[in-house]
Amino acid sequence: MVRTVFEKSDAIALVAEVFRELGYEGASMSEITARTKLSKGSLYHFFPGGKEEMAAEIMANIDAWFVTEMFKPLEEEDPRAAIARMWEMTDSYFHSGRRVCLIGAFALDETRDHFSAAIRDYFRRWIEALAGALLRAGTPDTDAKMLAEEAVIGIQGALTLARALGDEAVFGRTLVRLKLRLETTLG
Amino acid sequence: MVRTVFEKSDAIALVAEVFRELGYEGASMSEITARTKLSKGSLYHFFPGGKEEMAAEIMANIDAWFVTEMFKPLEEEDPRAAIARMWEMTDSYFHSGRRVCLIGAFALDETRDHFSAAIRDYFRRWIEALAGALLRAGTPDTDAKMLAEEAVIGIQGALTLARALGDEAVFGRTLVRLKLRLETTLG
DNA sequence: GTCTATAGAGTGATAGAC
DNA sequence: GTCTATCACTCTATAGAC
Repeated sequence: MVRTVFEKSDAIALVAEVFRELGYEGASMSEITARTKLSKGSLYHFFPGGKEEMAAEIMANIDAWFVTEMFKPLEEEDPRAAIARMWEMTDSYFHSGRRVCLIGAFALDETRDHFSAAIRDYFRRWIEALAGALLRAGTPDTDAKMLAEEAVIGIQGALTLARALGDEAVFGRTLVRLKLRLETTLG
Repeated sequence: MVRTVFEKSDAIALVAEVFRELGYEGASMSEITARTKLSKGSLYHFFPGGKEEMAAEIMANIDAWFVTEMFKPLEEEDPRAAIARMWEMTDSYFHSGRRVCLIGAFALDETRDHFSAAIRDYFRRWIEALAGALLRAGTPDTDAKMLAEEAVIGIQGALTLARALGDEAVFGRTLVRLKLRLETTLG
């Protein structure tokens, strides 16, 4: 018997990718075991609450990553540098449009009902962190919130359209366009 | 036994709403029968191919609606009037942000693999029809395609964010913003 | 009676939980 | 692996239109 030892953090990352590809309902336990090579025993050891706990932990993990890598820098560091970094991280995190936003996908169907608070908080914090950075960088008060919302909407819409058209280039050029739009308000 | 008579068009509309709320995988046949009040007998009478045929017919039905109500007017009628009408239809079709885009939601998970051609054609035609109308209305050639893509991206992103935040107002103000942006290029 | 559309129990397969 | 619930789907009986 070949036995592979996994860390819980590996399990979270592996299962997350399955949810991203198949959606919450579409990801059956057998597909998860098949694609991750994790046994049912391992999965229920890491996630005693089953599928729902997996999704909750994955979302918390994604949220923590965004908080550390994007939201806190936007809130606390040099705003222009943090905003520039946000665009780079967004492009690499979503694999230039090849990877969907799990939290955005969960927001669209009834999965939302199980995780509504986490979904809402993630998007709210992204918009507020970006709006705050824009303000500190000199964007007029009236525009900052609107521009931040527009940026997050654009990212989500571009991910949807890139998948729908099977054309990841949509994502890259949308990021460029959104980035330029923010920069024009910084003067 | 109480027997209710349905039309197939009613069945399509009722089942579509269940898919919109639960997603393709999330919509089990028992949920579909419970929510639509259509018996399995009726459903398999209308859709001998089961769930997959339901989804295919629903998407064809949505596509036909958009072609008649939005794409053909954009392609053939007065471009400014057709564009104005597009914004009104978009707002009413998506119930001012309370209703998600079924085709956009299908694009995000593995459901896409079953219906990729229909999904791609729907979005491609929307963008091309809008870009054509913008061109005829005086938008510079270089901008028209990009602006049309931006509009469709904005609509999809706003639907996602409105659901995620539980705040439908996001959708309305995004439509206003997108509409104004197109209008500035018309001179 | 004939025929079509509907109701809903019943089927084997497979889900998620453990 | 084992368990039960639920899955997509089938099938028989029959209601109602003619």
